[in-house]
Amino acid sequence: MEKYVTGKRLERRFFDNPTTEVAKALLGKILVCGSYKGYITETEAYVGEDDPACHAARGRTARTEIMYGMPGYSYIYLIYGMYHMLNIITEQEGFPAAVLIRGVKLLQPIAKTVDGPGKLCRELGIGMAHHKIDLDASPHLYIENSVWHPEFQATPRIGIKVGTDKLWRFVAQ
DNA sequence: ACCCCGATCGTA
DNA sequence: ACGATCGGGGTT
Repeated sequence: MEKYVTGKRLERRFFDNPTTEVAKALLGKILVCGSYKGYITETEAYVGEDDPACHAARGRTARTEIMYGMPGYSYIYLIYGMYHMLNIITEQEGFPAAVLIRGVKLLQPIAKTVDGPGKLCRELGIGMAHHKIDLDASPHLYIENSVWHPEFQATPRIGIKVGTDKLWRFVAQ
């Protein structure tokens, strides 16, 4: 992947890459949401219609349409009736894929570790109002580059019943 | 209009 | 290990 200037917003081209590569590259980058800032420490990749765990595994529907759209957009959905999940669309338009942000090391406004995609959204106040936001343009929600390139380990994805053979969860060490 | 289940979390 | 919890996606 290309080199990017530290502290600068990651542009659309960053997300227009193979999803597992984007998921790995997002580790150590800074998630900015309003006044909240934190290093991304855990991600998962959901890759195309052939990935049984991907929401697009059963093709285009009203819900999955966003996954077929332009990379760099947020994809928020509600799960278990109470938790929101923050995803970022990846790869070229027409190919449904996204990265789930599962953990951050919060820097502002307070320093604390936030593990778990549901807790992350709760902590940062992320809800459906944050759905379909262009991270390449929004002043409220975007990713910033950083100099931290953490080592990471790859594991199966959490909380799914299919596609557990893929090591598509990435955790910064 | 209805049914079913989930990319979780907290407690045990 | 397991139950809470419930909105909404997918189908009828």
